[in-house]
Amino acid sequence: MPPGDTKEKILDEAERLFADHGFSDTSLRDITAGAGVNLAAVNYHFGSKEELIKAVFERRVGPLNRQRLEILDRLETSSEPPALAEVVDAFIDPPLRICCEGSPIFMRLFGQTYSHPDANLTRIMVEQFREVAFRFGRAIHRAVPHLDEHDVFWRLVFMVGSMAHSLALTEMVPKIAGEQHRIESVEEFKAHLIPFLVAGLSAPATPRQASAKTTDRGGNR
Amino acid sequence: MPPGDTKEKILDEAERLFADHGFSDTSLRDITAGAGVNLAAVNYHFGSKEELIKAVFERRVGPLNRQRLEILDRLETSSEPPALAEVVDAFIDPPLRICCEGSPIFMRLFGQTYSHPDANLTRIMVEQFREVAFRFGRAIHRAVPHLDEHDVFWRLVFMVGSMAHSLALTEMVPKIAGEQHRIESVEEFKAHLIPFLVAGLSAPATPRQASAKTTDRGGNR
DNA sequence: GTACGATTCAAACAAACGTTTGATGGAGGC
DNA sequence: GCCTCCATCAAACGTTTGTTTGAATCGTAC
Repeated sequence: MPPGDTKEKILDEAERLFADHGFSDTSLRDITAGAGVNLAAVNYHFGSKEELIKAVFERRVGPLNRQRLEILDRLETSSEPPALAEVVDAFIDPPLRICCEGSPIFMRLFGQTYSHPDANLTRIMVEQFREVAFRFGRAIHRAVPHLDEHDVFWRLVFMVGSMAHSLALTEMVPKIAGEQHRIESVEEFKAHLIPFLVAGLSAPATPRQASAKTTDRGGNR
Repeated sequence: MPPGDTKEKILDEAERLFADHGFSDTSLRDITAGAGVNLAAVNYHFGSKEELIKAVFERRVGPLNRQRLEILDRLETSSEPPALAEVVDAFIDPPLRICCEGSPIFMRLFGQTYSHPDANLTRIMVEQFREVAFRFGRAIHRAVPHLDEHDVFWRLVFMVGSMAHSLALTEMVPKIAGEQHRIESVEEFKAHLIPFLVAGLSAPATPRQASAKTTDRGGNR
């Protein structure tokens, strides 16, 4: 057996099972049995289950964000400022390709990470995304200068949400909505998502008075 | 102790802990200890942990979707067809009020449900949302008639994603992005979200050649 | 061939889990 | 009084969990 092979097999199987069943509902026995390795191999190679979770996470999110930033770099050196659609594409293309062409369960793994209580994992996640959020926030702001920073921040959140949610659902769609809504390729996905995001991001700015605090004209309660 | 009190206390504490730690990382001992009731009370009142999860879920999602449909009913009897912004508001206002005024962790509970492997819970969730998805899909289609059904479906998914994701994050935002982006009221939230969604939903239709990949379902209309 | 560090293995560990049990307490009908 | 139904309780059940252990095995340099 080649060296390093056991670690990779564990990571692969763990990623699959974590995405399908969640971190806590996946036992090390499930993982090691599926990977065809010994139970103790996880603690030998990774130290603990929590460290394995981090390793599974970092193996994907690091290259993903690096790729996003590379594309954005190229964009910003060739045209200044880049068009909004290009910035959006730079943001959503890398994860879309991972999901549609590589591991379709990748985004469900993210969903698990969000709801995971471990503070360490949350911290890692925030750190991993800090630069991406900053760089893309600035790029979007330049492409849509009529917004203020507050607007840009929240629209970035909205964009992440619609992308992550729809990616996490793509696998389930045929089951819950029928075959006619299945999406087959990255290009088809982008053809739907990009017009939505570009239009949403470049919508008129938030009305000023609503930005102010405690506007309680809801009349509820 | 008033009758029915124990059940409510269990549901309240379970909702809180489920949202914070996930279903599997919350033990019945945590729940019953936090609620101040006996461990066996859960199995006595609900039958099993899985049934408790369903009960926690259904207590919220039933009234929520009923409220959405009531608002949409009123809209469709007063003006035909309702404006897009009104339809969007009818969809996002009920969950926003629950999150901002009632239990802020409500949306994280949804996130947990998505990633839960149990097929029964998924089925319940799909059934609970079927009518809402159908009715709101039709209302949006009438307000934005230049889209086809395929477009409407996916934009509905995008809308749900941006709403759910941003709501699930609102609590964390001050920690990861600083106080300046905190949102205080439902109206402030809507002032950001509605313009984004209305613009995104009414964006130009998906280009034909990208949409008609494998299924050519009558591209003209 | 021998020695040695790195890896794999079967076995066992204590802890935590969901669930079940049988006893206990109290309220209402007869 | 007595009985019944419903709810609560402490205790225990059998599993499953992550982790540890110590021996066995592999690859490689001497």
